[in-house]
Amino acid sequence: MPTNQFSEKIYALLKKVPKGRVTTYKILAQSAGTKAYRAVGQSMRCNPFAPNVPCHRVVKSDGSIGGFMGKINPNSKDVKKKIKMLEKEGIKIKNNRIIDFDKFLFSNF
DNA sequence: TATTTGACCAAGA
DNA sequence: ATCTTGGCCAAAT
Repeated sequence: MPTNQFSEKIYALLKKVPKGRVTTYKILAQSAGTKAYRAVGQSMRCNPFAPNVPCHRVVKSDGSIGGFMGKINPNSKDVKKKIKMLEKEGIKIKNNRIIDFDKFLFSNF
């Protein structure tokens, strides 16, 4: 488990993201007052998983999906699962990219 | 204590 | 559009 202060902050913010919206590692870090985008991912890796923190709503800044459960390539079963979860919330994904990314992006922290 | 790594990012080529 | 490069900061080694 990563350091608590940092992770807890990230988790707290992430919990505010409504269903059907997504946010990015960058935004989470900035909202937490740091630039440690990468460290955000590390906190997710050790993830307290569902229902507490919806990690599947965290994607990369360019609208691509990113990783899930330590996997990075889109063909991984885990990442596909992440995609499916997002689609279930109403977000459309094509070729590992979110359609209308800016439309679904949640950044009002 | 020092280096390396990573669910990242932005800018270049 | 894809690939490389340098940078970022916390955690792991």
